[in-house]
Amino acid sequence: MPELPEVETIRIGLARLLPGRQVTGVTHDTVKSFPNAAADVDRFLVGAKVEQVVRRAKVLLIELSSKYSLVIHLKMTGQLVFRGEQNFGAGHPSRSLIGELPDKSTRVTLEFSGGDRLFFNDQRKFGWMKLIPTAEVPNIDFMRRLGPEPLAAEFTSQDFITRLRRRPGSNIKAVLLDQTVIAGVGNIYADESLWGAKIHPSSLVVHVSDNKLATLYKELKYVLELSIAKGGSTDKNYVDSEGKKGSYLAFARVFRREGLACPRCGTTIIKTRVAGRGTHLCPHCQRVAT
DNA sequence: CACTTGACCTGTCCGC
DNA sequence: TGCGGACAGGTCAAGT
Repeated sequence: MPELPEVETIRIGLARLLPGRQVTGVTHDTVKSFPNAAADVDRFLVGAKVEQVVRRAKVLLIELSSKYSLVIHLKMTGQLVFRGEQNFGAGHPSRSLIGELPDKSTRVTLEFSGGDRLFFNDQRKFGWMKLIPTAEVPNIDFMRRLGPEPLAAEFTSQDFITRLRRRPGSNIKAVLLDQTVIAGVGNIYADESLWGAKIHPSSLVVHVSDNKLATLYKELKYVLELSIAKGGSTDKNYVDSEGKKGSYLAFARVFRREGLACPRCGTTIIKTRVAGRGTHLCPHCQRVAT
């Protein structure tokens, strides 16, 4: 569920809440949610202080004073929700859309000095959390294979075009979703940016002009930045570090808008299947390139 | 090799 | 109202 803007929204929240706090305890349910917990938790997590919270692609990194980092991937239904004085003061005990925590989808609970807690919830159990030496994080397979950050200042339109052109025979949506090509794009922002650039998601990259790809580069950055400004997209599960929904979907042009009018031409938006994923598009604005 | 499909889980929604 | 099947925003292994 969480793509780049959702993970970035969580990061912004946690970066306000966590640095300086000391971890005093950890509980976790399955080995799967926290595969290497047993080995290192006592030495490198409990007792450590949070230094900073960083995002790379859809991965969140909580860097600790022990020189280890918690590396967290939320996959489809993961949530990281903080409960403590700081976001529940002043007689407003629950602005959160989630109820009491922990609940039945809580996989890991981090406890901080003072009793504040961070909950890693994950209904579908696809997500994971690992404790890894900070210096080694960039070298783990998943991180090493990631493509560039689309919002990085040094990531140019030409870089974008060059990387997409390496996959001429794939449909363009599959390439946008490939994390080794560009990091952080998921289903929502793939559909939204392709609509913005008037490109049909099934178009093979080889059939899409450089001009269109340059437009796609701009549209992709636009939707990612807009979504971060709106606190991300909440369809079902996504909430930020305080348990609050994001509002990007109120601004979406095609995603989850099948049956409604295209905001550009009025044609009815359809939902179909491309690259094995539910795909939303305007059949008038977005024609398959040949 | 490049590319596509199924599996991983749980919950929900839709049609019969 | 009950039940089976399809589907859900991500990623990887296995398949063509």
